[in-house]
Amino acid sequence: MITIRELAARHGLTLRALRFYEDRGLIHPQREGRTRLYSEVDAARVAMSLAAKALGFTLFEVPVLIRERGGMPLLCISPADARAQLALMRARRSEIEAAIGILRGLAQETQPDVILPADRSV
Amino acid sequence: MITIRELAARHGLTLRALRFYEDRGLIHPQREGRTRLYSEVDAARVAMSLAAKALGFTLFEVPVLIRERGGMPLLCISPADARAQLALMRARRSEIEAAIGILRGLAQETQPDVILPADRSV
DNA sequence: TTGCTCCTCACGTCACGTGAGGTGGC
DNA sequence: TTGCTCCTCACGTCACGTGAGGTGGC
Repeated sequence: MITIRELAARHGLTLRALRFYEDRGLIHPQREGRTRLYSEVDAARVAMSLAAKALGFTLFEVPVLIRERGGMPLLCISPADARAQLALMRARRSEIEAAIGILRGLAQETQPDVILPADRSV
Repeated sequence: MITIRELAARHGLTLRALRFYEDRGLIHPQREGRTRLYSEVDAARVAMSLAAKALGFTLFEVPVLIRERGGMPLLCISPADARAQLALMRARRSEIEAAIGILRGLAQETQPDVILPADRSV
């Protein structure tokens, strides 16, 4: 059993973030009085949640992706889910790449101010 | 002068979005009674806002980027601003590319469920 | 009167940040 | 008593979505 501060430090999170994950139903720490105590199962669920978040899933989607096997939580993503998520992330990437292309041009301008009128709008 | 519905349709926005932009101080439509009426200057400011948004700027940042020249609003981005924004967008892109790399692997798996344990976590 | 468009609150979403004010144990 | 850590509200952020209920002119 570890404290909220230890678990937060382990993942580079704030205490507020861990309490928010609890509100979301991602973790269910024990209580000693009012103080939260986290098990290694809780810690693993946090790790799974952050892994899913890094793949672009919302915290709302995380609970259905986490399954218990042998008492420990595991992140289960079907190939179909992966493909759907991949399409979403590729769409986001292409938006960002369009922006990067324009910004690269603007960054190379020599004028102090670069003007982007309506007919050159994105 | 055009109505809120016409301006929204022109940019593929909702009425709510245009009212929100007004709250943000991006546009200042005239009123005919309570009904909003938008000038071409308002329309251009909306276009500039959307262009800045597409470059990854927040709506909060937009007002300082818009300047009036000859009565018409123009988006002014200095090379220094462009470089700073470029760094931000490249950072976002690399996060997304890491996710895409992992998702591509998961999408190719043949098992029904792919398990991502803690030691392989992102 | 019905139907349409416009309006103003005002709460909900997402993932937390940020005080405000209180509690327990050293 | 001071100082620390933990706690529970509860409002703020960002860019709107989404009703709820009211208004004006055909």
